[in-house]
Amino acid sequence: MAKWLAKSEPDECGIDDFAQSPDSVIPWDGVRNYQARNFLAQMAVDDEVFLYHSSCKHIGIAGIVKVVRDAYPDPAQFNANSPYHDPKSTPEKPRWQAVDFAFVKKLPRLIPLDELKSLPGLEQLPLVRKGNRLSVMPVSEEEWQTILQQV
DNA sequence: GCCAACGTTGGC
DNA sequence: GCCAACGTTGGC
Repeated sequence: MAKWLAKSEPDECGIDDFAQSPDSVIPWDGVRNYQARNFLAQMAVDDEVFLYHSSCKHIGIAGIVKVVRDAYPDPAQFNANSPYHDPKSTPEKPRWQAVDFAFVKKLPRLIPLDELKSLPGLEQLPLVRKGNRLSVMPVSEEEWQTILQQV
Protein backbone atom coordinates (compact mmCIF):
# COMPACT_ATOMS: atom_id res chain seq x y z
CA MET A 1 0.00 0.00 0.00
CA ALA A 2 1.58 3.21 -1.20
CA LYS A 3 1.68 6.57 0.51
CA TRP A 4 1.25 9.97 -1.12
CA LEU A 5 0.99 13.66 -0.49
CA ALA A 6 -1.48 15.95 -2.23
CA LYS A 7 -1.59 19.73 -2.07
CA SER A 8 -4.80 21.65 -1.80
CA GLU A 9 -5.91 25.12 -1.02
CA PRO A 10 -8.10 24.88 2.07
CA ASP A 11 -10.38 27.52 0.58
CA GLU A 12 -11.11 25.04 -2.18
CA CYS A 13 -10.95 21.71 -0.45
CA GLY A 14 -9.16 21.33 2.84
CA ILE A 15 -9.18 18.70 5.56
CA ASP A 16 -12.20 20.36 7.15
CA ASP A 17 -14.24 19.73 4.03
CA PHE A 18 -13.49 16.05 4.47
CA ALA A 19 -14.05 16.14 8.23
CA GLN A 20 -17.45 17.75 7.83
CA SER A 21 -18.71 14.81 5.83
CA PRO A 22 -16.54 11.90 6.96
CA ASP A 23 -18.53 9.30 5.05
CA SER A 24 -18.58 11.04 1.72
CA VAL A 25 -16.31 10.69 -1.24
CA ILE A 26 -14.61 13.71 -2.72
CA PRO A 27 -13.33 13.55 -6.31
CA TRP A 28 -9.78 14.79 -6.68
CA ASP A 29 -9.97 16.41 -10.07
CA GLY A 30 -8.45 19.35 -11.87
CA VAL A 31 -4.87 18.12 -11.75
CA ARG A 32 -3.33 19.62 -14.90
CA ASN A 33 0.30 18.75 -14.61
CA TYR A 34 1.70 15.68 -16.31
CA GLN A 35 4.01 14.57 -13.55
CA ALA A 36 1.28 14.89 -10.95
CA ARG A 37 -1.14 13.09 -13.22
CA ASN A 38 1.25 10.21 -13.62
CA PHE A 39 1.35 9.80 -9.87
CA LEU A 40 -2.44 10.04 -9.64
CA ALA A 41 -2.70 7.23 -12.15
CA GLN A 42 -0.58 5.02 -9.90
CA MET A 43 -2.83 5.46 -6.89
CA ALA A 44 -4.82 2.45 -5.77
CA VAL A 45 -7.70 1.90 -3.38
CA ASP A 46 -6.61 2.03 0.27
CA ASP A 47 -3.49 4.09 -0.40
CA GLU A 48 -3.14 6.82 2.20
CA VAL A 49 -2.49 10.45 1.39
CA PHE A 50 -1.25 13.36 3.45
CA LEU A 51 -3.38 16.39 2.74
CA TYR A 52 -1.23 19.50 2.56
CA HIS A 53 -2.64 23.00 2.80
CA SER A 54 -0.98 25.53 0.52
CA SER A 55 -1.47 29.20 -0.35
CA CYS A 56 -3.11 29.95 2.96
CA LYS A 57 -2.43 31.23 6.43
CA HIS A 58 -1.35 27.95 8.02
CA ILE A 59 0.76 26.09 5.50
CA GLY A 60 1.51 22.45 6.20
CA ILE A 61 0.19 18.91 6.51
CA ALA A 62 -3.29 19.00 7.98
CA GLY A 63 -4.62 15.47 7.78
CA ILE A 64 -4.87 12.11 6.08
CA VAL A 65 -7.25 10.91 3.41
CA LYS A 66 -7.40 7.63 1.54
CA VAL A 67 -7.99 6.52 -2.02
CA VAL A 68 -11.42 4.94 -2.48
CA ARG A 69 -11.47 4.76 -6.27
CA ASP A 70 -8.66 4.04 -8.67
CA ALA A 71 -7.81 6.62 -11.29
CA TYR A 72 -10.46 7.34 -13.93
CA PRO A 73 -10.74 10.02 -16.63
CA ASP A 74 -11.34 13.41 -15.04
CA PRO A 75 -14.83 14.47 -16.22
CA ALA A 76 -13.95 18.15 -15.89
CA GLN A 77 -11.66 17.97 -18.89
CA PHE A 78 -14.68 17.43 -21.19
CA ASN A 79 -16.82 20.15 -19.63
CA ALA A 80 -16.61 23.36 -21.62
CA ASN A 81 -17.96 25.29 -18.64
CA SER A 82 -15.34 24.02 -16.26
CA PRO A 83 -12.18 25.95 -15.48
CA TYR A 84 -10.45 22.59 -15.91
CA HIS A 85 -11.78 22.12 -19.43
CA ASP A 86 -9.18 20.88 -21.89
CA PRO A 87 -10.27 21.28 -25.51
CA LYS A 88 -7.51 18.98 -26.66
CA SER A 89 -8.84 16.08 -24.63
CA THR A 90 -11.46 13.67 -25.94
CA PRO A 91 -13.36 10.83 -24.25
CA GLU A 92 -11.59 8.45 -26.61
CA LYS A 93 -8.20 9.78 -25.60
CA PRO A 94 -8.55 11.39 -22.19
CA ARG A 95 -5.56 13.36 -21.12
CA TRP A 96 -6.28 13.85 -17.40
CA GLN A 97 -7.08 11.54 -14.55
CA ALA A 98 -8.94 11.89 -11.27
CA VAL A 99 -9.24 9.71 -8.17
CA ASP A 100 -11.70 9.72 -5.29
CA PHE A 101 -10.63 10.43 -1.73
CA ALA A 102 -12.37 9.84 1.58
CA PHE A 103 -11.67 11.18 5.04
CA VAL A 104 -9.35 9.31 7.37
CA LYS A 105 -8.42 11.84 10.01
CA LYS A 106 -7.40 15.33 10.81
CA LEU A 107 -4.04 15.50 12.52
CA PRO A 108 -4.19 16.71 16.12
CA ARG A 109 -2.03 19.60 15.02
CA LEU A 110 -0.99 20.95 11.66
CA ILE A 111 2.62 20.21 10.85
CA PRO A 112 3.95 23.42 9.35
CA LEU A 113 6.13 23.60 6.29
CA ASP A 114 9.11 25.10 8.08
CA GLU A 115 9.06 22.17 10.47
CA LEU A 116 8.94 19.71 7.59
CA LYS A 117 11.89 21.50 6.03
CA SER A 118 13.96 21.01 9.15
CA LEU A 119 13.12 17.34 9.67
CA PRO A 120 16.00 14.98 8.98
CA GLY A 121 14.92 12.33 6.48
CA LEU A 122 12.69 14.46 4.30
CA GLU A 123 15.42 15.93 2.13
CA GLN A 124 14.25 13.94 -0.89
CA LEU A 125 10.60 14.90 -0.58
CA PRO A 126 9.81 17.28 -3.45
CA LEU A 127 7.54 19.30 -1.15
CA VAL A 128 10.42 20.78 0.81
CA ARG A 129 12.66 21.45 -2.16
CA LYS A 130 13.08 24.98 -3.34
CA GLY A 131 10.80 26.05 -6.12
CA ASN A 132 9.01 22.74 -6.33
CA ARG A 133 5.45 22.96 -7.57
CA LEU A 134 4.50 19.33 -7.84
CA SER A 135 1.00 18.95 -6.39
CA VAL A 136 0.86 15.16 -6.10
CA MET A 137 3.92 13.21 -4.98
CA PRO A 138 4.88 9.83 -3.56
CA VAL A 139 5.93 9.57 0.06
CA SER A 140 8.15 6.69 1.14
CA GLU A 141 7.23 4.59 4.15
CA GLU A 142 10.19 6.09 6.02
CA GLU A 143 9.13 9.63 5.18
CA TRP A 144 5.58 8.83 6.20
CA GLN A 145 6.68 7.58 9.61
CA THR A 146 9.07 10.50 10.08
CA ILE A 147 6.23 12.92 9.53
CA LEU A 148 3.77 11.02 11.72
CA GLN A 149 6.26 11.04 14.59
CA GLN A 150 6.10 14.84 14.56
CA VAL A 151 2.39 14.89 15.29
C1' DG B 1 0.73 41.95 -3.56
C1' DC B 2 5.28 40.52 -4.97
C1' DC B 3 8.15 37.71 -7.41
C1' DA B 4 11.22 33.50 -8.07
C1' DA B 5 10.87 29.20 -9.95
C1' DC B 6 8.84 26.38 -12.85
C1' DG B 7 5.94 24.10 -16.77
C1' DT B 8 3.90 24.79 -21.21
C1' DT B 9 3.30 26.74 -25.69
C1' DG B 10 4.44 27.89 -30.15
C1' DG B 11 7.43 30.06 -33.69
C1' DC B 12 11.33 29.04 -36.09
C1' DG C 1 14.72 20.39 -31.16
C1' DC C 2 15.61 24.94 -29.29
C1' DC C 3 14.27 28.60 -26.58
C1' DA C 4 11.74 33.04 -25.68
C1' DA C 5 7.48 34.35 -24.03
C1' DC C 6 3.94 33.53 -21.25
C1' DG C 7 0.97 31.81 -17.45
C1' DT C 8 0.83 29.58 -12.98
C1' DT C 9 2.25 28.09 -8.43
C1' DG C 10 2.98 29.07 -3.94
C1' DG C 11 5.90 30.97 -0.15
C1' DC C 12 6.68 35.19 1.88
